[in-house]
Amino acid sequence: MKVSEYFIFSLREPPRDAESKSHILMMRGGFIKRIAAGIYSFTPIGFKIIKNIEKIIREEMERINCYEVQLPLLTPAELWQETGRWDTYGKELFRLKDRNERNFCLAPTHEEIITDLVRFAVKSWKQLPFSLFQIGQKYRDEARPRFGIIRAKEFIMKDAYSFDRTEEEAKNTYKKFFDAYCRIFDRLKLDVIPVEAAVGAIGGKFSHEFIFFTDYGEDKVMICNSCSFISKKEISSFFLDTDKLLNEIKSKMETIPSKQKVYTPSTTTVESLSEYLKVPISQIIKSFFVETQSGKHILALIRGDRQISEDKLKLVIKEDFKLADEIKVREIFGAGKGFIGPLNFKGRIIADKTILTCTNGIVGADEDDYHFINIIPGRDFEISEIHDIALAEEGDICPNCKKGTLKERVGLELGHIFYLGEKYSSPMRLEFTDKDKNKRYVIMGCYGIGISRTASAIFEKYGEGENSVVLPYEIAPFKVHIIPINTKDDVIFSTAMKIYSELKDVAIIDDRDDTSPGEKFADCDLWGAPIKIVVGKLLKEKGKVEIIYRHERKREEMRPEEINEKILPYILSQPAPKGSP
RNA sequence: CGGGGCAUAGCUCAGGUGGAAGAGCGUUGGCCUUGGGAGCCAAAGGUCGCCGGUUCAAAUCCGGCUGCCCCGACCA
Repeated sequence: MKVSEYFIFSLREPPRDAESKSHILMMRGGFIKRIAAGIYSFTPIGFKIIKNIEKIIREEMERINCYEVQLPLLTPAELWQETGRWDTYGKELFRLKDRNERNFCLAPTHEEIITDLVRFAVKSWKQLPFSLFQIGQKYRDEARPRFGIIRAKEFIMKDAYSFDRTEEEAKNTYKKFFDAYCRIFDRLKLDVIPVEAAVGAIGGKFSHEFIFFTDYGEDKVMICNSCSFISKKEISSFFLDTDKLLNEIKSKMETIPSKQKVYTPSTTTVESLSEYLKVPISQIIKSFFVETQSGKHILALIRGDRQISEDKLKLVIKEDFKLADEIKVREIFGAGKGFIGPLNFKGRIIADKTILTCTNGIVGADEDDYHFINIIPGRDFEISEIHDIALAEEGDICPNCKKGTLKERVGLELGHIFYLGEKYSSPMRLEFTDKDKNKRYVIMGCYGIGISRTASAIFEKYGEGENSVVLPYEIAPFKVHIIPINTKDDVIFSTAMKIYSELKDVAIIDDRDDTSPGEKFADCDLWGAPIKIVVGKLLKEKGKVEIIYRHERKREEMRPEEINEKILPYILSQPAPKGSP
């Protein structure tokens, strides 16, 4: 490509509305252009990056016999009502009506659409298993789009869906995708780690997120500093020796004086209570009263300095829930939030194991402005259910090796795979007849990669400050960037053009004759080619040109006629870029 | 959805006690120059986000709105 004939540009200064490294670099290099919050256009070089990522993904999907389809973005409400997601997906779903007032939405994901396609055709066990994928836009009305295309309202995604006959078969398929994902991120030259994750709105039985660690991430992960344990923060467990704690409690039953009601006016938060009573927050037992989707009431107890993980609590309760409102709390406990406790509650109590350290605890007295002190769990109230529902914190003991401590890191979720089971095939009646003439639901899985987000991740990793990025060979829009220093010098320019004609398929040449060398170098840094060829004074002095391998920070002098035989094989060998974050 | 910030030329930003709209870069034409966004001359380029109010007079003061960015909540 010749710069003079191409649509390509750069920004001299970082744009006002960009802050993260990838966003700044993608804007400055002219890869993307914002059109509204979370909505971007891709320029020719920006789109080349997307297509290069897609190429890798397509090859790896084909390798596991996953076939490409194209599903509509505009989808009728009826399909979403079949699974209930029309109501449960909430504000994130972009809803619209056609001229006949019929409801539609822009698809945020495609489980319903693909299930609709497959159920139309699949009837027999002989047609299974198989899997399908597509690459295309997704729409989510994000409350807060962020960091350029890292979190956008419209984004590009690869989503795949698998259809199996048995759980065992489906688990094998899941493993195949898991391995394919590892290969994909490997080829993308990104350090991405599979992490066990909560299933969220997609649902299903289990899932893995593929996390890329970076400063501008939005996902929190807990990692052990001594073993290989790693987990999403919201579902991460941590080690507490409950047996030991229970024994300690027994030994204190006699020594701690009996419970005593104390006046604690207006102490509706653990902080204010701890200050008023001059005791550590960790001595307080917090009570959360929740109402489940099916209308059950459950009291969850946790130590004052800890937070409940809603995802972990959900795993215990096995259904959705919300915090009960003030009216309900008053109806059941006769006191407001902040003054309720487990002493008189007759329903199900789920205690987090952290409260076992509260051997001289404090709980609400079920009476406004009063708490009880000298509370021992198991003595003053029954603890029939001890679970792990607390959010893990940095410094907690690793639940796996029980030796290391957990550290928190932020990352970006680039991929997410789900074992769905019958979550969609059952409500949408995707059935097949097995060998024994029994009707069965197809076992499904789904597998996503955020392609535009992955592009951002590459800029986060390979960006160097605000002025330069060196892209991996398989990703870069151009592998070689040729700079003739002086286009008006016939020898220099014709030599540069000759080199360009030999490398045409992988190269861009900056043939602009009105542009200073400094500007060409600056643009070269921003446009990301891993190899830079400079044709200038060295040609006059020694008859040579300069090759700069930007990843390796290596410089070589070469006669122009050597280039073809040396550079192309070098590019084809796709050397692994140096450095890791 | 809560909190904070910003909005003036294509871009990055000054200005502001109310009284003729500014710079740098970019663009166009001319010259000069060719190893890190170089220099000189000339020119074009604006509804100072929108609506309303105060005033003889508003980019500037007041009220409302919108958009964008950041923190948080939310979120495959």
